[in-house]
Amino acid sequence: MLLLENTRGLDLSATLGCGQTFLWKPLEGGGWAGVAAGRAVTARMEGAVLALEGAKEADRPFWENYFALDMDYPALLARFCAGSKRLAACVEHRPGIRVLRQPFFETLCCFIISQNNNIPRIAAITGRLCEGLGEKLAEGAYAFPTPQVLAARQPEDLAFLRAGWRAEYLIDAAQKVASGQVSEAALAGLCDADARALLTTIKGVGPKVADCVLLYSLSRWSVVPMDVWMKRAMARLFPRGAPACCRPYQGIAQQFIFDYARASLPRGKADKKTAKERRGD
DNA sequence: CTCCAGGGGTTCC
DNA sequence: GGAACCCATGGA
Repeated sequence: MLLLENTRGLDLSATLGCGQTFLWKPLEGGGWAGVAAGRAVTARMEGAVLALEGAKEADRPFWENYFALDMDYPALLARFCAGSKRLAACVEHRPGIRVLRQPFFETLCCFIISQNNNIPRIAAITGRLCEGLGEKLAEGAYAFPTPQVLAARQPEDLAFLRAGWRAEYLIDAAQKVASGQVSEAALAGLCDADARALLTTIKGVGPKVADCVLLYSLSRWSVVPMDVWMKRAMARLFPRGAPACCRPYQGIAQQFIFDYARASLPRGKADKKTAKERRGD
């Protein structure tokens, strides 16, 4: 049992259930079972402490990074709120949502699978992917397959996924990652536009999937319009419609992102797309 | 039976 | 460049 105490207001269920990850399952009686980078754990909050059952002490830095516990979210959210009263109401409603730092390849594949798809089926497909090609970690717990394993498959080998046309996209992603053509390290050294361009060389990765990977894996806040994650997070948390205080998110998000991008990129001019999206749509 | 769900590729103009 | 259409699944 690994105890992470400095959680800074983390809302575990909102964070794991908002749709930024598809590799955690809620357990009856509370808690979540999940896998990341070959580590299978059960997570639950014990008061303000994040308890990870099955995690090794040596993996403390890994999980602290995964849950972004080093981020000063209260300060970040305060900055969000300073930009908009309406946004502040939304942040107040779910202040504990955190953007995870998920392993790169897993995140890439999950969001390829997510295209034109719905969350329950995304989770079902990723579950079959892990169980079918991933290393068995414990009873009922399987690691995400490695790029090498996935890269060696043919589309027809992945029929068991029932992922449709996405199977060939997964293989292309695996091959490009396995060959080093696309890597987290390379992305980290690129500006937002170039990182997007590199990711979209993968078949089945367009601007949306690329943005999701850059945010949910690499925590590249600057590259993603806020609504990409918050709008969906809200939709996930409130399937029948967000409370009134949350609705402005959809309208204000783009404005906010533009402001945030400008504030957080001193030398950098928010890119054209962000500005354009803010105006249009 | 039809619609569509957290896109993107291809093929037109 | 943008619009139309296709892609496989499975749930509503």
